[in-house]
Amino acid sequence: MVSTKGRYALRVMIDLARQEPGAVVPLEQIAQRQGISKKYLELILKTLVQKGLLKGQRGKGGGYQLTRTPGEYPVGEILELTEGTLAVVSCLQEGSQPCARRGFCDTYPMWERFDKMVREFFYGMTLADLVSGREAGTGK
Amino acid sequence: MVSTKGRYALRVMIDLARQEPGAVVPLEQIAQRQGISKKYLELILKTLVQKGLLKGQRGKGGGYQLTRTPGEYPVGEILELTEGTLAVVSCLQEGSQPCARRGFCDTYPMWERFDKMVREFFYGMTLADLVSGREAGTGK
DNA sequence: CAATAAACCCATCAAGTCAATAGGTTTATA
DNA sequence: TATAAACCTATTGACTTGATGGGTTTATTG
Repeated sequence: MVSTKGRYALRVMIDLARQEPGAVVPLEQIAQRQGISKKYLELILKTLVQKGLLKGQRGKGGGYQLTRTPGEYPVGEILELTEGTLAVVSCLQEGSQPCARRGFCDTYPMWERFDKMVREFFYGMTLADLVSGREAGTGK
Repeated sequence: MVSTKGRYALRVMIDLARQEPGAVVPLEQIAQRQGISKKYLELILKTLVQKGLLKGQRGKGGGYQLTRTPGEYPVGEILELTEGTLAVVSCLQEGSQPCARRGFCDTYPMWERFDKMVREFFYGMTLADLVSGREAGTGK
């Protein structure tokens, strides 16, 4: 289950992508538009800034700014950074020590296939696809 | 992230599917073969019995038994019953009250498509596919 | 230079979930 | 009647989630 952190992050990024290119938007505005607590959003944006997805401008007149064009943000990246991982089972997580039963595990191949499918889904779609309302892969 | 409950349940079902058809297997055996605590497994099997996926035979010589042939157990059903839900976001959960922003939510269509994909993946595969080592949908 | 508006930083909290354990009761078999 | 099994209820510790509070630093502007 994707938590609010990832979902909110995605909504914020879409919100920013919808502004004029290069716009610097204060947290307060985003929080109001999205109906999310300012304080909670702060934590989420902090992560996005630290990972380089956003740039934070301090001081009066400051705010947050995209560092790339919307088309250059795969949805998967946003979710993965804010959720910590996109893996569905712990044995498929990045730094996990390999499970002892991997060699003969009846379910591992299934999880592997599923993981691949999930990644392809979320990395095959960018912010631009969500902003414009188009759905990636449907050809609409 | 799929919890141990769902993963263990799947492994138990596969374990049972691998026995002779109609076999009645005591919990102890399954726990040993799978390397899972007997007590914890008990809780999981309880759910599976209550939902009708397994039949529990009490008393000496008793144990657990499949109620259908392996090919009649969609993997999705096993996961959904033990995990509580297969939904990736709360607004797609069965009994959830509809989200206020659904009508204009930028991400809803994406989650909906994802949800469909996940369901098709797990309901398009049965225990039989996992027991035999075949992978559903790959034609192997 | 002072007021202001903004990001940034750190700690804390309540509620819930996860994974597991413990101890006992009932039921069927031999 | 002994035994082996499922069944039942409660509890626990660790962790996560979703959020709040209070204060600091930085840049702008009148």
